[in-house]
Amino acid sequence: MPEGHSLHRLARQFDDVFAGQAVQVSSPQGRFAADAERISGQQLERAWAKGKQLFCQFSNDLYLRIHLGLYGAFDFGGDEFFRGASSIGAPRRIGEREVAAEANGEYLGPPEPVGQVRARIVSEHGWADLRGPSACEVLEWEQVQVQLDKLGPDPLAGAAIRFNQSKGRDLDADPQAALEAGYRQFRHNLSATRTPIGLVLMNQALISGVGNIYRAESLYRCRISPQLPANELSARAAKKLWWDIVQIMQDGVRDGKIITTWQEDRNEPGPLWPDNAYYVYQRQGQACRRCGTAIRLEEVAGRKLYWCTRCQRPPRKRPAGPASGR
DNA sequence: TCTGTATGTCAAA
DNA sequence: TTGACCTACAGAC
Repeated sequence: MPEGHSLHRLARQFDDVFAGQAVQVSSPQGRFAADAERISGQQLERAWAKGKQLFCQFSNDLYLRIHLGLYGAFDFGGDEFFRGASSIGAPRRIGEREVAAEANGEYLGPPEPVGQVRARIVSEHGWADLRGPSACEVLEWEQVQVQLDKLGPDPLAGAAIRFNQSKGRDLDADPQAALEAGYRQFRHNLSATRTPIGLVLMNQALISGVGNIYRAESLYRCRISPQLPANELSARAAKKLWWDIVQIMQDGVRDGKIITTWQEDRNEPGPLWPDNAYYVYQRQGQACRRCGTAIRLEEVAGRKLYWCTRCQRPPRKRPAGPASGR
């Protein structure tokens, strides 16, 4: 179950292994068959992500839009050329988890589809299988724009652009400028609503790519109560929050997993991930790494919200009533 | 073999 | 606010 970092990795992987190649697109399961025909045989021009969505442009000016939802995942395989092209470490799977490619063996083309393969993309050198997406469809550019416009600023905008520039593609944007613009938009979105910040971070129209883990962890790291109305965040807190999210999500793109703890707080036995990766996510009842208070869990709007009631105490209410006035 | 759970989102009530 | 949906896997029987 991917948050934005997985989709940006996926976009990189697609750009690495398929961009500039003619691809055969099919739907072994059948549910994507009609759309697959519209792009099959075309060249995949480029791939990019915004928030939790992946877009691929094809040479006939049609676009593939994919949202992995809760369960979606890609499997990859291919020959040496294909694996060597990957800049993210030749994963077999991107989605909820990634598995290193098996070392040797001659590439004999894609395997018989196993299970419910919604979409299969095959190039000369390799293949990708998609299972369980909540969205997989072919769109015209105008429809792509509608989808993009629904999404708030993406804390990974800069990372994606930086990557593309490193490949020498002529994307015009300056990554730092994209992130600065994203920050201004985020701050503006916060100031426009009294909705608790914990809910705002899950609203893809206000900030895109953040999911349940990054929500919980970023609020903890910034010591912000999830219940605090968004428009009551100080300018300083909003700034800190945005740039912290940028930081931990860029780390996620680099590492392929979410690790939000600072070195000095990794105090549990066991491996860094997952045992020492989080401050609050799935740590309900356990002691806060910093203050020892039991981590709290509550279901809010159908999602599990984790936080430390001590480290993330809401700010002291200003004294109310006429007597307290200026 | 069965059940519960998961990093998500939408539509219906 | 609830249920539906898409799929795979861990853990309980």
